[in-house]
Amino acid sequence: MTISEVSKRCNISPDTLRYYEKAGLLLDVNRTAGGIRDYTEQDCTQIEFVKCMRSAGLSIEVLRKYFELFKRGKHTLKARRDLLATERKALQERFLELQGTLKRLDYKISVYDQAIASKNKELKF
Amino acid sequence: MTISEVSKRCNISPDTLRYYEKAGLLLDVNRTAGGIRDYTEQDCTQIEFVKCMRSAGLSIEVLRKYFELFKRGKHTLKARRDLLATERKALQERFLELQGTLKRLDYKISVYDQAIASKNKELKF
DNA sequence: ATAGCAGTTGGAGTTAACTCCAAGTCAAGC
DNA sequence: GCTTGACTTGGAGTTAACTCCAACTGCTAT
Repeated sequence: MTISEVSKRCNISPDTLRYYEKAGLLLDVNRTAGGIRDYTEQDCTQIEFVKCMRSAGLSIEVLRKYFELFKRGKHTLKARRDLLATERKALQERFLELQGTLKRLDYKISVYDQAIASKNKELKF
Repeated sequence: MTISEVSKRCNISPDTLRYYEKAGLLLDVNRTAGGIRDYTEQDCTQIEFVKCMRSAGLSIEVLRKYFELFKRGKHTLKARRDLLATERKALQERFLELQGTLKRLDYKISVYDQAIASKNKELKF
């Protein structure tokens, strides 16, 4: 698969794909004789993983560390597990905070609806 | 309340508080005769709101628009309500995505635990 | 009245994560 | 063999959201 095919399929720009690779977020992408990237299914799975983690808020740096550990071989299994567990915990906290914020917004919107129903009575903010 | 008091109380740096004010995220903060900011309880409530929304991912720009509408008076009640509803919807989507990512991480961590238990069998990535 | 500290400003600097660009290479079709 | 279009690289530019800085002002305590 060429970079533009992966780009379309994963909805990530070619520039970003190259950027991720350079940053160490992809494990050795194959090249054709001419030096052109030739992505495998496995690469795509990994790219999807990176995309998912990035959009959940994991930093490039954390993902770089994860793949760096990966390259060091299986004696880093525990370290990788722990890295993921740490990120999971942070994510869980943001998740709960988000839940609270959603409730807060729901409440605020309901207050707005009441204010609008009551002849456009102004609110504090 | 002085800026440093609010800073401690809300755990936001004085620089950020001034930055927010300049960006239009705070409705007219009072000043002493000498030109020093004198925050009210109400200001703090608003700052807390901004902090909460910011950490949920609402942009400075969106919050600026919200407070700009506010300053225009009560004929913007509906517009403000709709702005909040739009952001709420986006938040909800991120919330659900995060939920999926949490599950994915849980699964991945469990796969790691199995791999470690099975004599450190290496994984795909 | 002077030292010292907290506050003020405008503007410059920083960071993360892209995003764009110029100059060059390569494979395919005419 | 030449054009065309997708690919390559290193490096510069961009954006959002702070964060820092220098120069200045103004209370407060000695």
